[in-house]
Amino acid sequence: MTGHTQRGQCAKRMSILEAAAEVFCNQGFAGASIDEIAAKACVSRQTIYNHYREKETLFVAVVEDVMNRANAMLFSMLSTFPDNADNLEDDLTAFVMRLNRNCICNHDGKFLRKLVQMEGERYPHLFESWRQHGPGKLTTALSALFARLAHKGALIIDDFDVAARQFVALGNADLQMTVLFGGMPSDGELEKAARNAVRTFLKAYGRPGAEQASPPPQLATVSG
Amino acid sequence: MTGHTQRGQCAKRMSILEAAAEVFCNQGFAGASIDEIAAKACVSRQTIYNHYREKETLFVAVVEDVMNRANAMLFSMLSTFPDNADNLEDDLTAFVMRLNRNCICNHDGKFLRKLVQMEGERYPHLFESWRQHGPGKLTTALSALFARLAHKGALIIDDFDVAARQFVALGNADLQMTVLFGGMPSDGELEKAARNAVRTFLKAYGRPGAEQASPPPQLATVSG
DNA sequence: GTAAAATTAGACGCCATTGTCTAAAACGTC
DNA sequence: GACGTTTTAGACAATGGCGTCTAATTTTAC
Repeated sequence: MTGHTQRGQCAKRMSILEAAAEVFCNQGFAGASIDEIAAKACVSRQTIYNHYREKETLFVAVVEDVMNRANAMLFSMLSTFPDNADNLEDDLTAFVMRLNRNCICNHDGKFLRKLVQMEGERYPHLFESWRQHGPGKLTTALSALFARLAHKGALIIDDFDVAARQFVALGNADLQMTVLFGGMPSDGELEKAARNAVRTFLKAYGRPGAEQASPPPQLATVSG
Repeated sequence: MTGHTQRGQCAKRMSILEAAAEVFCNQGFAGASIDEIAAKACVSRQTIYNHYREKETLFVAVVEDVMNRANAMLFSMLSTFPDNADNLEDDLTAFVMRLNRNCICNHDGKFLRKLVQMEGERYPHLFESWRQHGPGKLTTALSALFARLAHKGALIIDDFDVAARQFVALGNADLQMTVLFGGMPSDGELEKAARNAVRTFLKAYGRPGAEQASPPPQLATVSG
């Protein structure tokens, strides 16, 4: 606790948090066993109780940790918006692909949605925090982006917030089942889903006569 | 067990199933206590073990029961499709409203989604069954509907399955948070969400020049 | 009214888990 | 190499839930 030992503790702490996240996510709070977490973390049970007073403390620490990572990821995501409207369809498609890959379908994203749904009633602030920092920030940023693009004349939108929510919904339309239960979709699935979403979005909100009949360029390698 | 007594058992069974559904949904399988279920059902614990061999048996019975109700509701829902394209926007809006009210935001719908996400890994057939009988049947029926409407020239769609998934996604776009955690949205919210969804859907897939500029008619009373 | 079936309350054994405690071992630092 | 800290393995009591059993009571069928 003197500061010198924090690096040593850090490895254990992260190991515990990682294992606990997995067990909590699979078994829920009630079903998760401290012994199982300790075993998965290759750590003695006492060490867990040493770092976190009780099961509840560990749980909120896990949620906080995952939420911090997810927030950072979303933040870095939102700083890569397309700003010029030259290749709007391709840019939006690439954005949807990365959003789905790095925020929706990834480990942390699924963990948070599952946890929020499982334990949201028991921890209301967990739900609120997730909603504000996750979907809230995303739709706010998208709304601002669409306002800029509409101002430039690249999109025709009456309600930016509605358009933002619909954009997100369309982006997930083809992945609902994969997101709910499966693992990470393949690159092909991700691209197809993004293309379908953006195409429909632009048919609804794009400037008429701006449809791009260009052949689909190489997008499959966009990963980060 | 002789058949004569089934009516008497029926009341207890339903009471148990109802209480168990609530407790399982709130606490998850591991966190649910038989005693709590018995208390909520105003039934002795032994009666539960009399009807259902063990906790697991009760759980699958609960899921089966809710799923049967939800399937029946969806089936009755799918038999009320708009068939003529005269008032397509209003008809689709009314359909989305009823779908959201009776299948998505209602008690059974939220129960199933929550249970599937909580216990889907432990009971893979639960997830599969829900997927096929719920979202699967819905998108299949919508796809067929859109094919008919496209054949009539009322819609212009290249991929009916994609359009069906997008239609469902748009229908939920404004309700994601409510659906995930809150209760039943108000009539106003339901109508606004449905209007937004159908308007965007028709902007993307509607016959050009068929936009209805008519003032919104009375739809708020459509309930069942 | 009577007999059979169902329900109840409560006690019980069993097991898993939580959280504490202790003594030994490993680790890092000087 | 010595010392303080951290970690470990295991024992431990306490708790709570599951599933069983029994004896009494209620409901149902005829």
